[in-house]
Amino acid sequence: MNRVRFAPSPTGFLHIGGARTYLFNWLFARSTGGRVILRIDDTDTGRNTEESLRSILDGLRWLDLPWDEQHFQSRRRAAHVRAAGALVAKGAAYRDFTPETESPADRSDGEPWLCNPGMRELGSGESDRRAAAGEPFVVRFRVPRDSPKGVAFRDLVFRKQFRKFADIEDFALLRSNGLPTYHLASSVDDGELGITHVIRGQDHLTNTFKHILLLEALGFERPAFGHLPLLLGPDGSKLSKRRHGPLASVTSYRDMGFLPVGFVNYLSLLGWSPKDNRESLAVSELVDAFRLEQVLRTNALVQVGERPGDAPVDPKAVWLNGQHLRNMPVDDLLPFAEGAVRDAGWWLEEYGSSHRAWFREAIDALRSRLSLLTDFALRCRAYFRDDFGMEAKALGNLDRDGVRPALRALADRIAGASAFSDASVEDAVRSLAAERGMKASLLINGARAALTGQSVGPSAFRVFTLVGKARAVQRLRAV
RNA sequence: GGCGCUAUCGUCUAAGGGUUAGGACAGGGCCCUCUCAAGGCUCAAAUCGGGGUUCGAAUCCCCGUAGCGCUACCA
Repeated sequence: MNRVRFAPSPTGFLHIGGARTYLFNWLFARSTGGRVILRIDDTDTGRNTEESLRSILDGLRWLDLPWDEQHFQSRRRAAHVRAAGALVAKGAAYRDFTPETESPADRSDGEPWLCNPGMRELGSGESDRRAAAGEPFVVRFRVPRDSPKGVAFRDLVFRKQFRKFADIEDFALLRSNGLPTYHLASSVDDGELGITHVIRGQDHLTNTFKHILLLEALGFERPAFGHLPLLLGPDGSKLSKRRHGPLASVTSYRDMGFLPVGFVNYLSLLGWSPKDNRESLAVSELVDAFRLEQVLRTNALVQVGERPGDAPVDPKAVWLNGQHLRNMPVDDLLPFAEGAVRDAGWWLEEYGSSHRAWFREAIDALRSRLSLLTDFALRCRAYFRDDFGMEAKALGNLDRDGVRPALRALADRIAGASAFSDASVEDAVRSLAAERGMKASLLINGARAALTGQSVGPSAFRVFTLVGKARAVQRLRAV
């Protein structure tokens, strides 16, 4: 069975590039019947924070793509140190006593740094003696650089890869403080956790040669590797919080009102496509269509809407979210809509009980012109509250000749009628308009303005029944 | 500097030897219509440059150029 892992380090918030890596791992696992392992790579004790761990977990949970196992790398430290010791014992790694201050290899000109002179060749006797004497050292992997050969592998995305041993430096396994480096910890864990497919960002493509060397020296079977193209900001530089702010953070998409499925759909289309022109896809459709081999090799730019009033994100992401918001089964949307209405402070307990049918109907009617969950709070106040303002354009509709008196007359008719439905309201409005020699649209738009304070919204007749008879009559009389 | 990866409309992408180079977002226009959306139709918009190979190249090869990655006792 395939086993994939997502291995974030808790040194910052969950990045959308990380979220996409997680998504592609998840899709690969789900489409091949594999398991998803979440491994928190917290070996850099100096930079780890509790807050960023929480942010990563929050973000991942929000995506609603559950993982099957969870591990903390820091708790596996003993295994990492043991592995380094074993490599030293068999000569595959060696101690490097070069002081840290002398290490910065000057690479700005001339030859690339490969190893510190003399340290590879230190006899084990001298090495053991200096270590026993307490001299600090780092453990490095001994790359077989005397061989003219190299490491080759077939990347699932980037195809054939090859690197000469002579171009791989003797990378560190253990730091002088005794803690494992990323390369060591990650490879030991990938091996011991039985990871079969390592799917990660392209920034690790050249690290893979080191990992293969390590994995094989450790006696593990080599997993398959697949590297994903990177996500770049609108300016073409690697997406980062510093440069791109909320655009790069998963939780800001959540806070902006994205549905998990809308956001996931957007991410899925960055560097991959189903090849059949479909864009709006449910998670199950993504699982069916996903093929790791058809992931692109080109980096993708994440756009930002530039027009004033736009959400500060890729307009396509907003559009895609709107597709899901409008087209998903209403009942699936309801929990999210409830959240949005609660956030706006308009939630009443009866929406969950006696008025549940009404709530469902209102959300269904309202959602067709919304794109983000936060649009409920922005544009639907009059459906939930009586204290709404009157927009200028709506006021203009009320101020047209004869509209206010006609609306007050309409209030009486509706109050006096026994029927109250979209159709009966439409009859009342149209016949009143005809009697008064007015264009029906004048009355219709006036009624919408009176009932909602807005010039835009659902069909005016629908608005009546959503607002309810008593409130509708009251709002019409108040004009 | 060294090693490597990549290159189609503004953006996300389809087409891996033969297509009027397709779709989507964003932009323009039209239709629908009680408004705004949605939806439908439509316009504008691309194969980085130069050499090859071939009857034929966006597609294969080479050279440039550009972008990105790696080159840490960070992950």
